[in-house]
Amino acid sequence: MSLFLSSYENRLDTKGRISVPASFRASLVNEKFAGVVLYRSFTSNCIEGLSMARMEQLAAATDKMGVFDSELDDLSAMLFADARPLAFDVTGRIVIPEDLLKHAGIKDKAVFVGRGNSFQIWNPEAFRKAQDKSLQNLRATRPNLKIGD
Amino acid sequence: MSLFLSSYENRLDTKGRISVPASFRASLVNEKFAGVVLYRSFTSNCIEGLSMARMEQLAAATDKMGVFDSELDDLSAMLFADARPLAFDVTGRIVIPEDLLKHAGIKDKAVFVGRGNSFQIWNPEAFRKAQDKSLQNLRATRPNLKIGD
DNA sequence: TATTAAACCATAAAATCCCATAAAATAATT
DNA sequence: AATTATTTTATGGGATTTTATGGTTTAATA
Repeated sequence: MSLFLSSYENRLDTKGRISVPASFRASLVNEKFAGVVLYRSFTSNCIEGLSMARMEQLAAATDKMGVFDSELDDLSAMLFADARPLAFDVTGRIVIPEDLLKHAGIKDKAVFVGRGNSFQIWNPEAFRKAQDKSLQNLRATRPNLKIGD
Repeated sequence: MSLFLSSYENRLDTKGRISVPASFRASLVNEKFAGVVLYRSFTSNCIEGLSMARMEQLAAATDKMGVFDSELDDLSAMLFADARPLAFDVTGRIVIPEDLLKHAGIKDKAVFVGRGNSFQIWNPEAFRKAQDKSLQNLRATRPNLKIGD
């Protein structure tokens, strides 16, 4: 499976539909499930996205932990409960559920952000801010890393 | 067999019927038995659910572990004794037995919660509380898991 | 026969499909 | 390199289907 790269800003229509970038869809071709799996990020105010194949990997991993293990990983439990499988329509659009949009503060525009084996969906503003902050953090921890003069 | 993902809150009607979410039913299509198997969770106040095929997998797995493991024997004995196969009606509904409802504290509404290869049925309130707790546990054990800044 | 359970029918809301078009990207041509 | 043609992509709206839910009738059971 190929990587999710680059960022794309698309708009939601009145029905809440939004096009998944064509290049992202290309990464998902040949999958059994023609769509993506989304869930609320545990760490940021954004939406996480991955392929169903990756989700199945996770299920296989939790299976190994034992079916009767009462402490079945909290993380995977939350993930499965929260994960939304969303199929593409003919033109490659999905409808992002209301609560996910709310979590990410998305209204009428959203940015799809490539993350290699996964991707994220952000409110455009929030994404820019988060990017700036990451850069600042980088500068703070690595003084030799400077942009400009 | 495809995964049980996401959570759906449905209501019980006056006859105790409740719709199994369409997406869950889709995970069960092509099964010999058109329905689900339910039993009382050993660990929480909720109902565990799985497909008949999965039940058969479990039977095979416990077989392999040997009949002389008394602890496992008790566990599987309980499981199989307690398990209720419930067939869908034409519209995809089931009637959850009284004692299961009681165990989960379910009255007129219930949440179907995806768990990958299985699912759970919860009282909506109780589920939200359990989710919150799981998140807290996660945060406690993984301090780097934070939302916001 | 009274009671319970199963099959059947109906419907509003929500999700999905289908067709159309504009914008953008790519390829082809000069 | 510039222009034109062709394809792909993003977006919009109406029509259709699915789904959850309720009620009614028929069959089964005690």
